[in-house]
Order: sequence, then structure tokens, then C-alpha cells
Amino acid sequence: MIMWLFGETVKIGYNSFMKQSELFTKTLRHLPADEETINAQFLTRAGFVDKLMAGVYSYLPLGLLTLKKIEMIVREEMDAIGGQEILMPILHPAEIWKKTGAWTTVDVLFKIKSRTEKDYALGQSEEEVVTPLVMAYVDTYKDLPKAVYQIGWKFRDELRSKSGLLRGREFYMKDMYSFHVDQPDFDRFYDIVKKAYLKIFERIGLVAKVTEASGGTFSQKISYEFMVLTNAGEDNILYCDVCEFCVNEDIAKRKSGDVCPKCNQGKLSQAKASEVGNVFDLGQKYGKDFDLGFKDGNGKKQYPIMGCYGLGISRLMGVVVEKFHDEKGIIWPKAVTPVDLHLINIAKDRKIADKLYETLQTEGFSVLYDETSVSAGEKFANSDLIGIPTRVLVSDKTLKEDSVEIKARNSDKTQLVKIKELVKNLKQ
RNA sequence: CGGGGAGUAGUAUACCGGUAGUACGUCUGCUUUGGGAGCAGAUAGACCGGGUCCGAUUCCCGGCUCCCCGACCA
Repeated sequence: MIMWLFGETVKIGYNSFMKQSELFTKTLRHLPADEETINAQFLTRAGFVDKLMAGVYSYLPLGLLTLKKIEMIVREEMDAIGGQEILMPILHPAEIWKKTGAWTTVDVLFKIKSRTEKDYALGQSEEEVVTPLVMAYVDTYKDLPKAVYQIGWKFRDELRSKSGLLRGREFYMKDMYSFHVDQPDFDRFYDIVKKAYLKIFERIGLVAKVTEASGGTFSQKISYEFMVLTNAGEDNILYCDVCEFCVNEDIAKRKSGDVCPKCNQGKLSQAKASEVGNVFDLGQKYGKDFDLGFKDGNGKKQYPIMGCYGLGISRLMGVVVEKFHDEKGIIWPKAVTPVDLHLINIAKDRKIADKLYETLQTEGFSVLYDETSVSAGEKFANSDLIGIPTRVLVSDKTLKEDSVEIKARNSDKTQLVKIKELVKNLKQ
């Protein structure tokens, strides 16, 4: 992404760089009065997000960078398993929702009326759009399997939004839909998606538990939810302390302290968790609802077995903050940090730091450069709040040694590095 | 949607039925510069509507918004 700023091009994206004085956001010293959760407090104070109303946030320059980092990881892994990215409408005609029954059964569906009193819905999931869309191109079994996905805004008319980014009325989500000739082929792909999901969370630095959960209104089958343990979450799960068994308490037939039904060895413990992803076996419901099928090898009409796979990108951003912070601020994992380096100058003469800023860009680092003239203490406090994983400090003290000081956000140790060695050192 | 709490400078808060105070921010000047610097001056405020009252930011009613607990969250 390229944006124009003060006459120069500023690249926003993987190799973004920006001067702190040019950021239109500022860090806030006070806790926001209307946010109680860690993720909302730090993200607001550090200038990553701004609340428009309950459950609806703007993503500011630094926040958008992190959101895009997470999005990119998700995109790479979905592409890697054959997902084809598309972008579907958010504004839907009521008819498609009435056809599947969801118009009356899905309470969280946002419904709106046009000037001419026509009914519309805002997308909260897109089976109603994607099924006719994909099946229009599927004539025979030879056209399957197919998987398409999109990354975009979803709307849910929650009675109570809460917990900052963890439950919004509007949120950023990846939703994928797959179409298969039969159950075995679906099961094969289902497993591939589960593995891809685990890889995504691992890349971000999170541990997600694959949790058995309700299949929802339309399905008797269980679904799987990907749960990250955090007290800020809304779900209660039971998990085995020996094997990987994990179940949502909603459907659990057991309680905390019971023996694990899977390995018969471990004990089940209860924990709070946030659902960052889910996978559903939709069966033939949507094919049948829309009466859209394909011809099998005998020329007979069959309905596809479908799956849907959600992954909450904005929620993940909140969960990451819940998991990675200290009393001073956020500690971004390297994979999703808005930028790689926080370059801070406190030397009287800015020249060396200015030059380093250029050099680091050329060398492929993304950099936030604090070239402001506020006190050193304030810069450190801001830096800790924003939470970029690596801090590079230029001061008169370090310059005497022809050096800069490097400090990891998650450590108290500092390291003097010769300026000549800096790039090499950072690339290690 | 049920229950509870709260709306006061840009932000966070205090007191009060009769001049609305403090901190941070912001602006000006001087001094500072390795963990949210110091001094001096300046700036700026009662969610909306109705009622009670001589007088309401304060009390009462309604609305809106935010937060928390619960319910809800295919």
C-alpha cells in the first residue's frame, strides 16, 4: 500500500516506515474511562484503535498495520491449501436469507430497510451468497472440490458488545467455504483446514486448542472451535492436561476434575477462552435450500457437501494483546508487530539517527522513528506502550562508542552495538 | 433484552441547589534532556429534552450514550 504524505511517498505495508511526529495519532496518558479490558485500554492508549460506538472501532495507522499483518498470514495459509480469494457483498437482499430460514432464526442478523421499504441484511456470514455464486460454475462432479474465501467486515446485531475487540458488532473476519462431491472428500479437506488454522495461530505466536462444540442450529454434527486461553474470553472450555482433548462446556457431558474421555489418563480442567476460529460441516443444507446441485458420474443430480471456516482477524488482534503485554504496554509478537523496529533518537544531534532511519529502510526493515523532541523518559514510556519488539536507541552516550543500543521489548537487557554492525546484528 | 453503575475542559477526575476545582494535554517564554522534566503565564467544560425551584451542573421524570453482571452470540 502506498500513501502520499507531505509530498513524499510513504509506503504502508510489510516494509512500512514512518516518523512519529507525522503520525496523526498520539499516545494517551490516561486510561480511557469507557474501556475496561486490557486489549481495548492498551490499543486505545497506544493509538491503534478508536471506538466509534460499542463494538465498532476505527483502525488507525499502527492498528491497521497489525490487522494487515494478521490478515496476510491468514491469506498465505488459505492460499496454500488451495483457497481462492474473492470479495463478496456485505449488503444482501432479504430474499436469500428468507430462502434458508435464517431471516427469522438468526437473531444477530442486522436487518435494514431501504427508502422504498425493501428489506436487506448485512452479512454476518455468507453461505447465502456463496452457495449460488459458486454453484453457478459447478456443473458436474469434475468441477469439484472448490474452496473460496474472503476477508472483510462482518456485522452481528449483538445485544451487548464487549471486551474491546473481542466481541464487536462489526468485525474483520476471514470466511472460507468449501464444496465437495461427498463426505470423504469433505473430511479430507476439513482436516487440511484444521491444520492450516493451527499453523496460522502458531505463526502469530498463539496456542489454540481445537475444541469440540455445538454444530449450531442447522447441524446435529459437532463443529470445532479454535480456542485461545484467556480470562478476557467468553467461552468456558474443559481440556485434558495430558492429551489434546478439549470441549466447549456448552456441550460437555463432563465436568472439571473428571477423567479425560479420550486418553483415560488425564484430568479435565476448566478454563476461559476466546474463540478465534471455527470450522463447520454444513452437510447438504445450502445446496438443498437453493436446490443447487451437480451431476455425478451417472448423470444423476447430487447436492454438494459444504464446509465453512471462520477466523476472526480483529478478534485475534485483541487476543494477542490480552496474551502479550505487561504493566507498561503491549509486547507484539514479531509476526504481527506493526513495524519491525522502533528507532528512537535522544541524541542532541539527529543526523546519525536520521541516516540510520534511511539505512534501515534500505535494508528492508520497517521502522517507526521517534525523532520528536520530547524527554527521553516520555519516549521510553511511549515505546513500551506501543510495544514494537525491538528498540534501537541513539543517544550521545551510545554515539561516543560509535554505537546504538538495542533492547527487546520483552527483556530488560540492553546491548550496545557498533553502528557498522547494526544491520548485521538485527538480521541475525 | 433483565439487573446494576456512569455521563462535568481535548483526556482523566472533584466538589456543590447560588463564582465549577485539580491533574495531564495544548499554547507562550526561559531552563532542561537515559524512564512520562522544572518554573511562570495562558487556554478550555456540566449529554439531550422536560419538570420542581427565586435560582438546577446538582433534585425529579423521559430520552440517548458508555461500562459491568446475566441472558443472547446458526
